[in-house]
Amino acid sequence: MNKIIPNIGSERETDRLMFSLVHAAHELERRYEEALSIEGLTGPKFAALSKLVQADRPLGLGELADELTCVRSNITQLVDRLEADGLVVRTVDHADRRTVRAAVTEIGMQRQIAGAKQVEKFLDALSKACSGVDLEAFERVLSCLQVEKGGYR
Amino acid sequence: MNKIIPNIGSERETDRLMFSLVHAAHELERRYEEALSIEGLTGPKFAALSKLVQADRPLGLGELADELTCVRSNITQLVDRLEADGLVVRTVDHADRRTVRAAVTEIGMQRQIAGAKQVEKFLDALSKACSGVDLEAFERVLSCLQVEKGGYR
DNA sequence: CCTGCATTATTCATATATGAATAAAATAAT
DNA sequence: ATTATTTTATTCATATATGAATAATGCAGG
Repeated sequence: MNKIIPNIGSERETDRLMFSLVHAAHELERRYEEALSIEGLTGPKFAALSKLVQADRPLGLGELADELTCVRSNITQLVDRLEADGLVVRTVDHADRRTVRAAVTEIGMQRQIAGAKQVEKFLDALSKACSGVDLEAFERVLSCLQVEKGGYR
Repeated sequence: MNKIIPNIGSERETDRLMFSLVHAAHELERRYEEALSIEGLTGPKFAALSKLVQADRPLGLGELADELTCVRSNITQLVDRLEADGLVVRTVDHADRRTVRAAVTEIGMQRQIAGAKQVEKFLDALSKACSGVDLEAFERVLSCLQVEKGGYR
């Protein structure tokens, strides 16, 4: 997604709310990526590894694209990079010779665990900072923005 | 920024809060870009145009990079595309022959106005949906996340 | 069995982002 | 004044994202 959203000198409180929300999200994403970079991972790489580890079987690239809600060509490239890193290998599907599956390697598995630890640490810190926050109020704000709630799988 | 953030099957409320916040921000950005696309603009293109119109003078590419908080090479490319669209032109600075300035064209000015109208419309709709929302509570959530408040200029 | 349609992944073109290396020009230091 | 440093933009390599076009395979209907 694009980083650049200018503040169009708006006056309304709700406009500032939107800018603040987007800004906060970018800041969180930045820290999340920062945490993963300790283990030489990026957000997309970790996401793909995590899906593969969770699935506990080689996933077809189409499946992976669906899981990560992005287009297939994106996954082709991501798996190229993961393969170059030695974290996954492409395997053929003998039942359907069109499908290519991504299988996580031993190193990939270890790397996913290491990444998850960093994410855990990051979330722990966030959790501590947020103890006692009014989550109900936050949910109300999100629902006002008409963004689907719980859109994450 | 990267779109892919997997939900690591976390249980804590605060983790879900973070995922929801990031998800909400992406959704807002998506709609913002959608609004701009009506006028053939993208977020970054509109942001650059807006800065140039606000400044009311040709800006050096370095200045523009600072304003949009991104690296210079990014602006080089963005101005390439804006120039290809006929929305800005590069001008030389006779005082300092290193600096290249981006000057918004007549078409660029009109396009910025058209884009701003779409953004306005988008924000209006959002504002209506948010009438009566507890902004105080929202600010408290953001401060818990230890994200700088009002970080937008 | 072929033929046409659907599905799979890849390639290509493009947009956005970063950062390192480079080139050109201005400025500071000796 | 010449040298060294800083500042400017660009180029290059890379990562991430999209979508259109392509190629290979599978499948359904005749």
